[in-house]
Amino acid sequence: MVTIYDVADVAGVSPATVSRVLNGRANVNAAMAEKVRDVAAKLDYRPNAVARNLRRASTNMWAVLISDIENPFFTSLVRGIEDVAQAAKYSVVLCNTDENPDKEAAYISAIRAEQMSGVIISPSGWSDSVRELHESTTPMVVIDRRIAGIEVDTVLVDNVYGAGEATRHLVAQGFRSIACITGPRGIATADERVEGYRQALTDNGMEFRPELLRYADFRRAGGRSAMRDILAGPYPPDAVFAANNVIAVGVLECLSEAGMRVPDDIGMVGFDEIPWAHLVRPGITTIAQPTYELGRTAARLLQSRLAAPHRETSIVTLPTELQVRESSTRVPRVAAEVIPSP
Amino acid sequence: MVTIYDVADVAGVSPATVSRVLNGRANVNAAMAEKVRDVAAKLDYRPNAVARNLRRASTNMWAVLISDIENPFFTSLVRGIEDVAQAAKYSVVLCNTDENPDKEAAYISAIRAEQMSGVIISPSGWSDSVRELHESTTPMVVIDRRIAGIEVDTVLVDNVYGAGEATRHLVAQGFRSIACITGPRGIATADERVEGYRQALTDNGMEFRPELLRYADFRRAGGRSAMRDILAGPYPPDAVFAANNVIAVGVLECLSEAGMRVPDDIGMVGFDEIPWAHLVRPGITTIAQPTYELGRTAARLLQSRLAAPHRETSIVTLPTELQVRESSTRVPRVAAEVIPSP
DNA sequence: CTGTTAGCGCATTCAC
DNA sequence: GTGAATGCGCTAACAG
Repeated sequence: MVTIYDVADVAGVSPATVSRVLNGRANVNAAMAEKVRDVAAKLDYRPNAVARNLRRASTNMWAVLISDIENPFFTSLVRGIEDVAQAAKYSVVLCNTDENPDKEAAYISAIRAEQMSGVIISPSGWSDSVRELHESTTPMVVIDRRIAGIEVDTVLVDNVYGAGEATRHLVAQGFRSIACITGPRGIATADERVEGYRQALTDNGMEFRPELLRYADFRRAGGRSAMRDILAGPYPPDAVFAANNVIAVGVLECLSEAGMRVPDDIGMVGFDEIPWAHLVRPGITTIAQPTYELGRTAARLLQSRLAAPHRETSIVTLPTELQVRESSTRVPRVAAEVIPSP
Repeated sequence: MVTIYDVADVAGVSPATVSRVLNGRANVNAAMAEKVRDVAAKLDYRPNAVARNLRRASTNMWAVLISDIENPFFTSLVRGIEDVAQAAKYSVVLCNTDENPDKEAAYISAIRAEQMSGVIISPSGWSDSVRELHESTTPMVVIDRRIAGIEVDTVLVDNVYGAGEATRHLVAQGFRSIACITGPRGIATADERVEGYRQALTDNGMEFRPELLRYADFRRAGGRSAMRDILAGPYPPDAVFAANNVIAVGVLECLSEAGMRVPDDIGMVGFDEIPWAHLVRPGITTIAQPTYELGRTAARLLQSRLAAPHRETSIVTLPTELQVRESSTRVPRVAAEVIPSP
């Protein structure tokens, strides 16, 4: 391995000078700098980041902890993070926690041990390891999932509002028995979306029926069996709000198996965009999140935190957008025809 | 920061002993070991991986370089890698190269600088940085994309066979003017799939028409415009083979815009499974790859390479599987009815 | 079985 | 503006 000492020897300077040249620190005689760079190139010198990290007690890596690498929501978000990171000369390493607190803890431990300079995390919950990470000196930004009562930079969407919008839309379309399938109790996104659903129901003078609500996991199979469960229950729904894109897919699977047509037999709205939502007949109505922007915002928050470790924490909430497609539109077409607009 | 020296002081032993205890090396007096572990826990000692890495000149991280984090093919593959890595006590860091050689080079440079202990890569091409990585001491496994003429552990599927199978299936279904849209020239998967398509055509006595072949990129928009291009061309196709799942989506978008029905107006087969292929009407016929197994296999290859740096390189080819759905099935139903099976 | 010592490669003092 | 010296935290020789 070629070290700065080798370069220094060949270039006839001191290791310190090589270091200075290669890091653009301080002023170095131009000719000397040139020479050093030449020699470094000639010897194919490669800085040893591990040694640099040890000396500097920090790295130039950001860790991004996401709970499901197969969910397009997260992958799009990562793009946003990457673009900011790259511009700021950081490498992004991705860690897939799979919604598994043990995996999450293992990664957090590795991240701290490797002294990564910042973390963007979609936490599986307020676990010990997340708390310790927060209490450590590693700058951290929480994304997608609010952690109640903790002072930490956070980027969110307004889940309550978005879920309410979904529900109100279904009500406006004439659906009267609206089911809701959400994620695990305790995960903020899951709970908040239920809250929005509930509020919208009561605001519209409709009854909230616990029989029409299911806490699944954020997985396909979970959404599917929850839907089956509801269909087998005492109150047949005429519409369903799926609180996450993966759940929405599970719901669709179930409906397809049950031979139910959307939206004729049952209406549906999903939360989170689905990349192929527009390719399907019927197209799937969703509450779209600005995923790329969420990523960019989180990355910028991390960047500013690194620059000013003691600035106040900030919580950014980005807007969702209702994307109306066919899965939720059951307008009384006949009525529309007999009463033409002016 | 708590170091082994602090632990050693409090426990009344030498730093070396602390290191030995914490690493399970050599035999240490049981009582002493107990004491050391107690003190370490009490002081909340956290090993500094950077220092360890420097000393050991290696880390316990594997890097996985994929070209498109938004492609479900890669994300599923990553799962397979992770499961093996975790069992072997390695952390997996994911790097998204976005099919961009510069990003790829930057990540490779970081990986070498950080002395990661192994790399699994789906290379964007035979670039300098990939070559240098291969020539370096960092163990490396190539996945998904063959690098011709290079001795390197590789995990592939049989693209020629799979593409042939797709094409033969379309021929068997009565399609006679089969287009093909593939990825960039020079990317092995793109080229090999064209080769399989071509062979299958000529094997069936059908003419290969360059006008029905397009090299797009592995992106949605690319597939879409390539399809538009073909439709506008002199030979109207009655079927299309999309050499990648993302291209397949682009093709579907184009067909949807053009108001063409699948498979009545045009048949279609994709390469790579599409997570929602079965949810769509018509379901999309695909050449499915064993993505999870590809990941597992690559990870095991890396593991064995780490254990035996000088063993011969091995190239593993996994089988694809034709998943027949509706997008490609245009059987003459009437004929089937008048000639009932015995 | 345990402690002392040295050095991984680098960036940063502190002299000059 | 440059060089010599030091130590980041750890592990692996080596010595005892």
